Amino acid sequence: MENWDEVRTAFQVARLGTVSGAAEVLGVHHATVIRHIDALEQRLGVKLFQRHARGYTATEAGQDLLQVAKATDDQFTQLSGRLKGRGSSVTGDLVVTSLATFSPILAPILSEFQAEHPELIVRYLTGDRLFRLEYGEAHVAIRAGTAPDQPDNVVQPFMRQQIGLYASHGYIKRKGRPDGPESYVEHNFVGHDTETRAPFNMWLRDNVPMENIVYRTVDNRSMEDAIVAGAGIGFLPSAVASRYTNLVQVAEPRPEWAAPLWLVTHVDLHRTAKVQSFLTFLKAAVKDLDT
Amino acid sequence: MENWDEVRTAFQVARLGTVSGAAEVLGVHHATVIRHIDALEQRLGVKLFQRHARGYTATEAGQDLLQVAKATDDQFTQLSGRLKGRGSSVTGDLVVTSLATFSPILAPILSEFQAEHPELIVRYLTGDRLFRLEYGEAHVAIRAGTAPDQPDNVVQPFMRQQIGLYASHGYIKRKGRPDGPESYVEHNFVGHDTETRAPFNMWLRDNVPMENIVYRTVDNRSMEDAIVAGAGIGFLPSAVASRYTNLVQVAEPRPEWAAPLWLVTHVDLHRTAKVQSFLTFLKAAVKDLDT
DNA sequence: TCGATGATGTGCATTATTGCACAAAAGAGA
DNA sequence: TCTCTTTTGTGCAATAATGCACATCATCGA
Repeated sequence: MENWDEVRTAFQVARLGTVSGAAEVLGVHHATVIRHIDALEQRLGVKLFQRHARGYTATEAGQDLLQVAKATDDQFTQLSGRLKGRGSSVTGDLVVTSLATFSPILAPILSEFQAEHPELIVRYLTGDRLFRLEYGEAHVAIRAGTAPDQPDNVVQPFMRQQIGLYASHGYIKRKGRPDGPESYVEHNFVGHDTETRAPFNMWLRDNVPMENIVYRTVDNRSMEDAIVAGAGIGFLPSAVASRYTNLVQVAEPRPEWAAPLWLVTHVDLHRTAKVQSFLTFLKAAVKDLDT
Repeated sequence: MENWDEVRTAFQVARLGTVSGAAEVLGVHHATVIRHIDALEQRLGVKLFQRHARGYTATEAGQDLLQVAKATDDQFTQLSGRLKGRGSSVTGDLVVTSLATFSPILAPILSEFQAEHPELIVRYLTGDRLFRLEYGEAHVAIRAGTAPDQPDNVVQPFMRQQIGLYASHGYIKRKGRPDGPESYVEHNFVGHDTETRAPFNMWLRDNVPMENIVYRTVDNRSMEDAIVAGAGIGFLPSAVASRYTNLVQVAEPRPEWAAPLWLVTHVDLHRTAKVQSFLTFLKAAVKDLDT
C-alpha cells in the first residue's frame, strides 16, 4: 500500500460514486482518476469498484477502503487545522536555554510570559553543555560573549549585563573595604581558573596581580558561592548580587566590564509566532529593567 | 491537506531522522524527499523539520504529523492485508439472486455452501424486479430464458429445469386424468396471462385452445398455488411439484418444455475466488441432482 | 589538523504523470 | 422511440515530477 494519493482518489470515488465527481472534487482530470483506480486495483489484486454507465459502485473491498480512508481524511483534516494554527498561536512547548548564571534574570520574565499564555509550557534548560539550536534542542538561546556566527542561527543583541565588584560583609569586616583600584593589591580576589574571553575577567588579569586571585573556579555559580562565603572580592552581575543581603558593592558596574548578551534563534523557528512573541516580550521586559 | 503522498514522505523523514534514509525506504531520490517536505511546509505555513548537517529533526508540528501519519500507515498496512487476502478467500457476503421459483432448488445448495465456509454470509435475493449485477446488487444471478447478452456479464449455461404437467388430486377426481394430448381439449389449464418466452408456455399456446386456459396469472408462485388448489392442469418444475403430496403428474417432463437456466456474473467479480468457488460448488451440486 | 564520510541542497536532462480531445454507451425525459 | 445529457474509456501532446551529477558543509577519527 504505497502511493497514498491513489487511496485518496479511490476514497473520493467510493464516496461520490462517480469518476467524474471525484475528479472535480480532487481538481484533476477524470482520466487521472480512472488510472489511479486501475493502478490501485492491479497492485492489490482486488476489484474495488464495479464499473457501469452510471458510475462506479464500491465492492466490499471498496467499502472497506472507504471506511479506512474516510477516517484518514478526517485525521488529516484535523491535523492540517492544528498545524496551520500552530504557526500563528503561542501554544505547546517553548524551550529556552542559557547559562545558569542568567536564571535569576530570566525566571520572572519566563514566569510572566507563561502567565500571559496559559497553554504554553516553558522549558528552561541550563547545563554545562551548550544546547544546540540547529538540532531542535531549544527555540531560543541566550548566549554571552562574542556574537555567535552559526550559519543557520539568527543572532540579535539582547542586553549588556551589568557587572560589578562585590564582597561579603564578612570579608569587608576582616580585610576592610578598598577605597579604589590602587588598593586592590592588598586584597583577595575570586576569579576564573581558566582564561575566559569575558571582559571583566580580562580586566581582572590586567589590573590585579595573579597572586591576589586566591580563589579560582571554573563555574560561575561556584564563584558566586565563594564571594558570598567571603573568600574575596569578585565580579557578579548586579542582578545576581542584589539577591544577597550580605554583599557589599566594592565598585560600581563599568561599561567595559559588561558582557554583551545575544538572543539566538534558529532560522526555521525564528519566524514563528511563538518565538517572535517571546522575543518581543523578552526585549520589552529588559527595557523595563534598564529604565 | 491534499497530496497524501507528501504526508507519507514527511512521515518517513520524521521517523528516520534523515532525508537520505527516508529516500531509501521510499525508493525515491533524496531530492524528491526534500521537495516534498518543502512543498508541504510551504502549503501548511509551518516548519515541520529543523535542518542540520546530521539530518532532519521534527519540530513539534512535525512530531504531531508523525503521530497521525504513523496511525495512518498502520491502518493502510492492515487494509492492504485484508484486501489482498479478500481476493483469494471466501468470506464476507455472497449475494445470489434468482426468480423466486428457484428458491426450493437453491436453498439446500446455498445452505451447504455456507456450512463449508463458516465466515461467509449468504444473501439470497428474490423479487419482482431484476437485481442488476452491473450495479453490484448481486455477485451471482440465475436467469431463465434466452441467454442474456449484457456486455459486462459473464454468462454460462447452468441446467435445464425439468418441467412437467401436474394437477391436484381434487382436479383429477373431478375431471378425470387425461390419457394423452388429444384429450387436453376437454380439460382446464392454468397458464400465464401474458405472452412469455418460456418454452412450455409457447407449447401451451400451440397445443391447447386458449379458451381451455381458464386460470391465468402473471406470477409463477400464483400459478403454483392455482394448480395445487385444483384450478386446472399446469406446468411446474418437477423439483417444485415433488414438494406437494396432492399433485399428480399428468405428463412426463419433456425436453422441449425445459427452460434453460443461465449462471450470470459480472466480469469484475467473476475472477474472484469467492465467486469461482461458489460457481464450481453450484455446478457440482446440480450434477449430483441430475444423476 | 586534515582527509574521509555522510548528510543536505540545486541546475539540468529524463521520465512519468497529467490533461485534452474524442469516442462510445447508457440512462432520462419528452 | 428519439434526442439530450452524463458517464466511462483511450491515444496523443503538454506538463510536472523525478533522477542524476555535482557542490557544499559538518562531523568523525586518526
